[in-house]
Amino acid sequence: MYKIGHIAKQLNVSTDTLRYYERQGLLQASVRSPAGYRLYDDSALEQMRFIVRAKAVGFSLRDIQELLTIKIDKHNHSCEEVKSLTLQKLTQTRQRIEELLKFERSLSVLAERCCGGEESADDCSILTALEDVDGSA
Amino acid sequence: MYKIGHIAKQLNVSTDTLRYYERQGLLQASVRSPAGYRLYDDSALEQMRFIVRAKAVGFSLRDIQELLTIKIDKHNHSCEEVKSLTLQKLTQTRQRIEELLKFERSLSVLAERCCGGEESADDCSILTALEDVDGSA
DNA sequence: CTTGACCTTGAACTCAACTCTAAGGTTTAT
DNA sequence: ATAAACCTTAGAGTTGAGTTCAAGGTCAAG
Repeated sequence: MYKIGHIAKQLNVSTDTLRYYERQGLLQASVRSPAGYRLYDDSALEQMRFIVRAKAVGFSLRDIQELLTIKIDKHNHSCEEVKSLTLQKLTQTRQRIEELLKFERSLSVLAERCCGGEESADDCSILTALEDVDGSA
Repeated sequence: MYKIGHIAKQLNVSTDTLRYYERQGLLQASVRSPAGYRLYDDSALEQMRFIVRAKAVGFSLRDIQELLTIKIDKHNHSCEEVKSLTLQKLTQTRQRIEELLKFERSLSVLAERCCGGEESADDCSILTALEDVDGSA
């Protein structure tokens, strides 16, 4: 049985994060010591690893809650549910990427056109582009 | 002179947003009517357009504050400052895109490998991948 | 027996960019 | 004259994922 600090070090998260996940219903300590310390067993450690990995591929804590619900009772859930969550997250991620790519393109056009010199910003092409109705950037 | 609702409709933002921007120091109403209504002139409208355009290329409100500080006193600021802000935002944007692309790749691998069928999730490849230490996704 | 490293709690705070609420005053149209 | 459509304020709430704080209890080493 491991204390919270041990788990935290193993998985490179803070003890605060572990307590926060507990409040969010993601990971309960297996038992408490007589003094009230959280004690985690190997299966709790494994569950925390699952959470960390799910976060690493972009799932939110809310998504992870759903994944855990399924994982804990796999037999009564379908593969389809899991795939659906994954595809939904994939779609969201792609949408966000698209948005950021638009930002990226605009910003790089703005940056390219700007001399970036020490002279005053009176004729700065970036400011001009943001002022003009003709937003050709 | 325009009332807040007029500006809001013109620029497709809420009146709450305009009041919020005022609190943030981004856009002051030009004057107040006898009844205390905010009244904006064309230059305020132009400034709000600037803010909206800057947001549309990915600048945060904080960034925009800096841009406005420069814009309002161009003569005492250099082109370099503006370009620096832009490049910094570009770098941030690219980093975030990289991160999301990693998510995207992981998620699409997970989704591809999963049958997504109606059968139970007992052997779901997505769950298995997130459980296994061998995170080959 | 005390020092330092650990652990406990609840509650408040952070960031960003709004959004909403309550309780009221003003303007415009009919 | 009255209803609809505006406008005002201060302040609280939202989302997500934590972090920080205060005040205290516990455990191992020297």
